[in-house]
Order: sequence, then C-alpha cells, then structure tokens
Amino acid sequence: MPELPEVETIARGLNPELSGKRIASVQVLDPKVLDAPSLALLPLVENASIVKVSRRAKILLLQLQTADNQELLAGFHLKMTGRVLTLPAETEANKHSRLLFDIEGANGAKSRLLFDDMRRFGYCKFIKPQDLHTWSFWAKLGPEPLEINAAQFANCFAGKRGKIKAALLDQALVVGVGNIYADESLFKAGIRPDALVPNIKHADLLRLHTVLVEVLEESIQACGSSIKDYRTAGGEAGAFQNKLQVYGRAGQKCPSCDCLLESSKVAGRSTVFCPKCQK
DNA sequence: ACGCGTGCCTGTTGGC
DNA sequence: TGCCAACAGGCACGCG
Repeated sequence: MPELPEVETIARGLNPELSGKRIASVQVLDPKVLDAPSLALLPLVENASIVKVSRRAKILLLQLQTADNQELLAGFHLKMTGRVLTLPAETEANKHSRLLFDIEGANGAKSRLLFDDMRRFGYCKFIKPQDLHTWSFWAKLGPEPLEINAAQFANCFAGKRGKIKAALLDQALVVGVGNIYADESLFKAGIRPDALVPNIKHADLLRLHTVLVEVLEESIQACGSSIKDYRTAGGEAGAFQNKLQVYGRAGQKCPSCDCLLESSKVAGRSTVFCPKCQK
C-alpha cells in the first residue's frame, strides 16, 4: 500500500527516466481508471512531453507540456495495489494493466510506462493546473509532514475530538500517512492509537512529528515498505518492511519491552500497538 | 460540522 | 482436498 515514502520513491525513480521524453500514445485498458474530464484530455496527453515527475501527498504527478505548450498534469492515485513501472518498449500489458503509455526519447529511444492495479481502487486524473481546484480530493489536502515544523504539525489537530490514528490518516489534516506509518509513528512516539486527540499533551504531538519525520525519511532511504504489492518504478521491492517495529507484528514481542504487541480495530483499520509502551 | 460505518475491488489466507 | 469467509485498506459517501 503505497504511502508517502513509497510514492516518493516511485517519483524519484521515474523522474530521471521520463523527464524530457514524449508520450507517443496511450492505451486505456480499463476505462474505470479515467473519469470523463480526463478522458476528454487524452488527445492532449498524447504527444505531450514529460517535464518532471513529482509527488503531492500520495499522488504521483507527471508534469506535462502539450504539443501546443499548455501545462497539463497526470496524477496517479495508487491506493492499495497500484504500480507505475517503466519497462522496455516491447513489454506486453498483463491482466492487471490499466493504462499503457508509449514513451519516446529525443534520441528515438522507446520505452513503456504501465499503470497496473490488481484491485482497481486506483485511478489516473488528467487535469490542467488551473482546474486543480475542481479536483475535490486534491483541493482539501493538508500540508506535507516533511515540509512543516512540529508546532505547525501539532496545530493540524487543533479542535479535533476523535482518535489520534483516525486524525493521522485524515488527508485533510496532514498528508501521506497510511496504516503502516500511522502505527509505526504512534509506537515510536509512545502514543496509543485510540488516544483521543484532546487528551494528548502538546509535547507529545510535537514528539509525534519528530518521530513521524524520522520514520518517513528512513523509509524513503530504504525505498519504502513492500508488504505485498508495492514496487518501485523499476519493479523492485523496498526494504523498509524489514525495519517495521509494530505493523504486521501482532502477537510478537514488543521491540522495547517484554510484553506482546496487541491488535485491534481503530478507525476501521487493523492496528498494532504495545499496551505498555503506548499511553 | 464532525465522527463513524459501509462499499468499492480482487487475490490470498486459514479454518473446517 | 476443496470451499468459502475473512482479510487487506484509501477514500467517497451516507447517516445521525
């Protein structure tokens, strides 16, 4: 399940591969992944050049320039099982392939970009920058955790009354955190996932930012966590799954004390925590 | 207005 | 052995 570190890894992998190259054509293998406005922009995407590949929240962004010099964006939300892969030009689509981009470099070198998604939760959005406000999910995204300080982070939760894990997962408050990094950061901060936001000391929210930044940056260094489906742009697994302290380890020993990690449902998600280390 | 529960999807896993 | 329920979870949506 690609969260911030995973999408960041994919963007960093794709950027040098795709920048300056041209999208020669697009094959829509599963119409579900494009909404009507995106479909209408498809002719502009074909023949556009790729200026840069980046990330906002969990969205992978291809910054495009159309043949008639308009700016255009291609945003991919990978949800749980989405992958964006660069592959040799002769690579065939597979049963999970949703979009296929034929790419051409200035020197005529050809390659393929595949958007695969087994569970079909993911989507791709073609949109002009001036229309981004019409993309409601985009419009309400909160700040990037790696671009704010601890005080600003703590302020994201002002006035919230629910559980801290639910708030961390809420992309309108702060972006990029999913189930893995919510559990990992709350463990490292010593905060129970079901703690109510108003009951958490300000100092603990500041600390939560510090450890969240540490966890996210360490995971980016390791090219993300490959639990099952996530792959880098080159199709490789990440390595951070080997460093996870609590996610997926229910019933195993807590890394920092002698009791066993517990699992429960918080905010509708499976949640693992240490009943002793997290208050 | 906010918090919570449900549905969307499909492949994998584990129990009987 | 084979079947099938449970599970994985980001986010849209509807409800109270």
